[in-house]
Amino acid sequence: MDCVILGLLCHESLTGYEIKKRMDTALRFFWSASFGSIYPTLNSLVHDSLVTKFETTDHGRDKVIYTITDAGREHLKKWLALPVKKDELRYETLLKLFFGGETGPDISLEHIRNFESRVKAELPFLQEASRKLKGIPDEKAHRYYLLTAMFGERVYKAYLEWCEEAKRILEE
Amino acid sequence: MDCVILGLLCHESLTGYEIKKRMDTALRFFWSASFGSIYPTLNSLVHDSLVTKFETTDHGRDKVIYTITDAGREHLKKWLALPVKKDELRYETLLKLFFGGETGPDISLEHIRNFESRVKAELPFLQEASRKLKGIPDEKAHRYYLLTAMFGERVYKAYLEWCEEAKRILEE
DNA sequence: TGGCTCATGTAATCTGTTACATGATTCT
DNA sequence: AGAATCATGTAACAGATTACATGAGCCA
Repeated sequence: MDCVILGLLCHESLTGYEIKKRMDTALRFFWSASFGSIYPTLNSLVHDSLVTKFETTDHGRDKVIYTITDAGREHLKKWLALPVKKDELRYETLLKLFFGGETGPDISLEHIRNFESRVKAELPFLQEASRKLKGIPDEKAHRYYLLTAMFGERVYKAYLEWCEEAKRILEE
Repeated sequence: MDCVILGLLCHESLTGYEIKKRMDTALRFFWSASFGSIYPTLNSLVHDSLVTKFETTDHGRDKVIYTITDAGREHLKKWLALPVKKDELRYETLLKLFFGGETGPDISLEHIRNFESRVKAELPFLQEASRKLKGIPDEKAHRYYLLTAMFGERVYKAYLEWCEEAKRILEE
C-alpha cells in the first residue's frame, strides 16, 4: 500500500483525496483502496520521512498536500526492483458459477449476464485510456501506463468472449 | 468464506485438510484460503448448525469429517441466488509496471517475464481440467466446473498474448 | 435550498495470513 | 532414516473496509 502512494506521489504532489481519485480511475482495473487506509498510510509515510505534508488553503478549502522525499523515491525504487509477491484474482462470480449445479442454469445465467454488463460498462474507459496514451508521442511514463491499459483491454475482451461461450453452454 | 466451504461440502463430506486441497486445485484460479481461516470457519459453521462434525480415525490418523446440514444447504442456495458483491483483481505486477517509468525497461521486462513463466506454469493445469471435464458426458455439476476452467484458460491465454506485446513495446 | 463534489480523518470491525505447535503415516 | 504428506488447530498480527463525524464550496 505505501508503495502505491509513493508511486503516485513520484510524479506529482497530491492530497489524500486526489490519491483516492487516481486509484479509482487510472489504477482501478488492478488496484483499489479506501480513504480509511489511505489517510493512515500517508501519516505513517510522513512519520518515516518518506513523504512530507504541507497544509494549505485553496479557494477556502483546507487541503493537505503530500510530497515525496528523496528517501521516499529510493524506497520506491527498491520496492519496484523486488520480485512481485502476489498477483491475486478473486472472483465471486466464478465461485458462484462453480457451484451452479446446486441452483440450476437460470441463476448462473443471471450471474454471467451481470458480469457481462459490468465488463461492458468498464471496457470503454480502458479503450479510451489506450487511445489517449497511444496518441501521446513518447513521454517515457506513458508507455508504462499504456501497458497496463492494454492488459485490461485484452483481459476484458477475453471475458466477453467467455461470456458468449458460457451462455451458449448453459442455454443448451 | 463460509459459503465456499458449504459449496464444497454440498457435494461430499470432507475434512478441513481436504477442503484446503480442493481450494488449492479446483478453485485455485479464482479463490484461495489458508488453514488459519478454514478451521475457525468450520467451527463457526458447526456453531450455527450449518455443518456437523464427526470425529473418527482412519488408518491410525485422527480426522474430523464435516458434513453439511439441510440448513446449510438452504443457506448456500440463498447465497448463490444473491447478486455478486465483489470480483477483484489485484495484480502487483501491473502496479509495478505502471510505475515502470521510475526504473527503466529492464526491471519492467523482468517482471513481465516472471509473470509469463508463472502463467505458463499454471495454464497446463487449467487445460488438463478442461480436457477431462469435456470428456465426461454430462453430469450436471461438471458443466459448471468446465465453465470456470474455460474462463481460466481464456484469460491465461490473453495474458500470454499481452506478454508478447508488452515485451515488444519495451524492447524497442 | 438541496445535492454533489471536495476534503480529512477516526474507530470499530472484519477478514485473513503467518508462524507456531504437534504428531502420525507413508513413501523413497 | 528422512522427507513428504496427512491432519488439526491457535495466537499474534496485518491489512483493509465500513460507518461515522464534520464541514466548506459549487452548481442548478
